[in-house]
Amino acid sequence: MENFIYDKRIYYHPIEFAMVHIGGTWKIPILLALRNGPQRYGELKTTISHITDKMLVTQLRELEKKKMIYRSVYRQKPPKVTYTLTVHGKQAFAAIDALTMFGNYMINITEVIS
Amino acid sequence: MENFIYDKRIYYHPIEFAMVHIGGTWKIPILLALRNGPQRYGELKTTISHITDKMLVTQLRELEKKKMIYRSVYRQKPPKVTYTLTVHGKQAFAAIDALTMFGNYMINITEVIS
DNA sequence: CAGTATCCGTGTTGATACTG
DNA sequence: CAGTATCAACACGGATACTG
Repeated sequence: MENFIYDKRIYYHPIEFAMVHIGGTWKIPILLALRNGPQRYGELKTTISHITDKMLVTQLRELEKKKMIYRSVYRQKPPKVTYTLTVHGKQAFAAIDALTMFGNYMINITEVIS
Repeated sequence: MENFIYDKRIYYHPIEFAMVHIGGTWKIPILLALRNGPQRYGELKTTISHITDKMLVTQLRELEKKKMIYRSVYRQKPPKVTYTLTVHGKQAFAAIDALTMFGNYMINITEVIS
């Protein structure tokens, strides 16, 4: 392996491919919000307090396209939509947890204002 | 904790802080290149074949500033400079390895051209 | 409630050329 | 050998307003 192409882009390391799925500012917060079970769109907005609609929708669509989450629509009034982790999405947590631990380590050895 | 300030920026999750240290296109490849011991500038350029001088220097300086690596200058002609992982840099590998495993998992379940 | 639609700033990366 | 310097492109994210 090592060097492959996906969706017209070249990747040099598996990590680059991992980052396509959980990288960016919002994907990990969204996955973490869904960790304890499905959430509605509005609940996600509350949980991730500082996200805008545009960013939330964009990232949800990307996560869905990459099969990290799935979207369930309940045809009722008012509408209800929930988002749930797939098995692939759950696979990300080992990496997410390791990143969290490393982040905490760096916070502890750094001058940080809380 | 949860929500803190560093260098005039606000962070909402430890992972954001982790990504400041190992995020971007080049920091992880550099750290991996140094995993088996110090490397000279030129060796790094060979190991990470597709990196430009500008990117290599920029990322090396940032990693140095964040105490992930250190720079040793040998005053001789022609000049020799080596880069070595610090203890903090080595701490990143748990997360890097977890990311690699997740990346490989996603590659395996995805249509990828090798 | 759960989104769309636009417009725009700005940071990150890249290409290329040059140097103590 | 180990870098600097400049200029440019482009993706990412943010602000704001609107809607089935």
